[in-house]
Amino acid sequence: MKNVLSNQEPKGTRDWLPEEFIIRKYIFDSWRRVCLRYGFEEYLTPLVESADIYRAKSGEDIGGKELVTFTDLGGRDLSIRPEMTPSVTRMVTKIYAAAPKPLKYFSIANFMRNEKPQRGRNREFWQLNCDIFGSAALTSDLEILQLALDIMLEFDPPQDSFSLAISSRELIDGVLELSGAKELDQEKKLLVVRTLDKWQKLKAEDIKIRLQEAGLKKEAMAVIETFMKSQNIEALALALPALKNNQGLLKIIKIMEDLESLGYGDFIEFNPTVIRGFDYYDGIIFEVFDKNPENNRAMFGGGRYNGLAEIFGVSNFPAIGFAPGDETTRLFLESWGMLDKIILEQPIKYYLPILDKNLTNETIHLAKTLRVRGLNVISGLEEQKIGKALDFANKKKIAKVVIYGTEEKEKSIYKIKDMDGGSEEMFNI
RNA sequence: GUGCCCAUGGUGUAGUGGUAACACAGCAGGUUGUGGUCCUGUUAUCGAGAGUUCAAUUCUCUCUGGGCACCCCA
Repeated sequence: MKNVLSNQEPKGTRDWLPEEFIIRKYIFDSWRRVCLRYGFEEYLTPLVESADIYRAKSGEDIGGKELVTFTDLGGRDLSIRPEMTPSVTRMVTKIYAAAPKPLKYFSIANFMRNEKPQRGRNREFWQLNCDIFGSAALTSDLEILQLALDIMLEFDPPQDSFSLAISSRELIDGVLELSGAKELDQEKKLLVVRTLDKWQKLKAEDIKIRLQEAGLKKEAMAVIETFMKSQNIEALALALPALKNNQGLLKIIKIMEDLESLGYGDFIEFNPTVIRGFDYYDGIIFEVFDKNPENNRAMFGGGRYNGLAEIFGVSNFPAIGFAPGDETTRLFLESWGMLDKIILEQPIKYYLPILDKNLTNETIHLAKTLRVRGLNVISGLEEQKIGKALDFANKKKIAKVVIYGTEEKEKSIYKIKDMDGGSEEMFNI
């Protein structure tokens, strides 16, 4: 035994054995059901794209060292997609001009990022991507938020298990302007935003130091602090009256009112600490949080990004979307004990063993007959004593066993045994 | 890129400076047509390499692999 190959999956990827696949399918099916209910249309793009479309705007890491790239036969740099947004934007630019607006699109696809795997994060992962293109109206922001909420509610989660936190880049820009950060160069401004992003993780002292390093003056920091500490949108409007006509602020107020009137009031909150790393967001931004102490984390987020299409040389168009991942969703379901019911939702299966070698042919034909009637029939492949057959069905959690042996053949019948109750029914062949 | 933890049959674990125990799963049988219980048998060069030692699975080092946190991302 030399040079044996490893049977382990490549780092950061995973096999999907049937048991795990059931969970994944349940998540995907739920996602798809809700999207279709909203009239979103499903699409898919290639697994690989020109590496440049990620290098352009996906950020230093995702578009850089985390990119999985190779060279094709023509010497072109290709990458396995690390996210969907550039791909779907590329696709939409081809049809945008002539397409009836708005476009409501979704996809469920896999991605790769060359990261260090850890809890809730793999190198290969799957995401649902939902986007609306071609409408800058606030109703599209509302619909996207509503869709995100309904996707969570489709899993029938317990009370108070998650929340959707809303903020706005327009509002944050207003705050930065108030604090004089607008005049900072791009790099310094980014540093300010990054610092805000860490608001809850860093100590107050460190935050002050960082903001100072970015070039903010003392009185400016007071504005930022007031903003970051505001408990709700009304309090913010009172504390910083200069913002009262800020478009971001007004939009958040309107959207939250609308969501409340639609019955989502319990799940939503204004949260100034929601920033999100991407530069291309320029309107509403939001994050969905798992509130379980065991798994207290941002599950996914999204927002409005109206400025991405220009990398393909066309004029920009309005866009807003979000993307939940398979692993974060699974952790959410797991943390609230919601995985058990998935097993129960499986369709009924029948096991049809070959009880006598001489009946092999007849058994195969019986399986065909039952399948034609729409039953899910698992065929035995080798002669099996009845005891073994029942044992097998037990261990595989197969609900029904079809019994067809010499006795049954003589009477031209077969029996279906229910493995839970043990009851048997007879049927004529 | 930084830090911490871990590595024993298929899986989950125990254990010891003198080559390993238990549970579960698998297969075969006890049981030539009615299961989930029970019983028996069977399944490991203790991640790799080097060092210390009469002797290393056990101690030390290196490597490899895995996990977690940070960074980043969501």
